[in-house]
Amino acid sequence: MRLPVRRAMEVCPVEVAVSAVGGTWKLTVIKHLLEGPRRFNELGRLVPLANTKTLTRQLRELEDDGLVLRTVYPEVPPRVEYSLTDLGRSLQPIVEAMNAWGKDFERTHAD
Amino acid sequence: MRLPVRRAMEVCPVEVAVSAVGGTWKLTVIKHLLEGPRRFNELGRLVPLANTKTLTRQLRELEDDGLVLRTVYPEVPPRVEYSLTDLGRSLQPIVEAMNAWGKDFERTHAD
DNA sequence: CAGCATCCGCTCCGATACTG
DNA sequence: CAGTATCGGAGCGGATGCTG
Repeated sequence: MRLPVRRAMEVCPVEVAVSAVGGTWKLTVIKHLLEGPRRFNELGRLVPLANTKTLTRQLRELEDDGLVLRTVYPEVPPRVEYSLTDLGRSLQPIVEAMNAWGKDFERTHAD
Repeated sequence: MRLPVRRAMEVCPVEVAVSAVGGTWKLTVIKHLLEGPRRFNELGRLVPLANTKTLTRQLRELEDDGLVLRTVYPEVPPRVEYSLTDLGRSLQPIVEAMNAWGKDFERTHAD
């Protein structure tokens, strides 16, 4: 995955968005960050199935794409906070649409 | 990838939606199917970067997930039409949100 | 605490060639 | 036309252990 944005543009705007938020856990992380800044292990607890390596990479990609801001506080023990940029916050409609669809799916396809 | 829906439910509704539409090209295919039924090669032309193998699998997964209906017409040459189910059509808000975001990204990050 | 390093299996994806 | 078969490579994702 992870189609370069430039190529995604040639295909469809939808794919541009997919290339930005398509990674595993990315949208869930963004959903939590919409509530406010979160620390690394805090996000790890909020997304229980993601291990540190995966979570780290997703966060780096989000950072590289300008959706997430990483702030390091030079303390001991170290503290790192992740927050959304304006561009990241602009994903809110997508997150809400997907959250609503997922909820509805759970309701209608309930066990 | 391709987290089972059951596990996705344990994490977040957002991940449920991701597990359904997270594959490459899937959302673009759905976007085109929102316009009406399309044949296999027709979709191939609409999503130029997808090869037949990948396109086939994505369509099969969408079919298995109940989002897409596959209709075979017993003719020569063969004709197969793909269309959206009600559940598939319910993805429209997601497609539109992502399409809008992608367009906006292209506009503000224009070359 | 917030990660990076390493190993490793697996899935995914692309290219090519072939079939009913 | 609408796929399937096969091969191959890349990258994701998990487990574990280590570091400033």
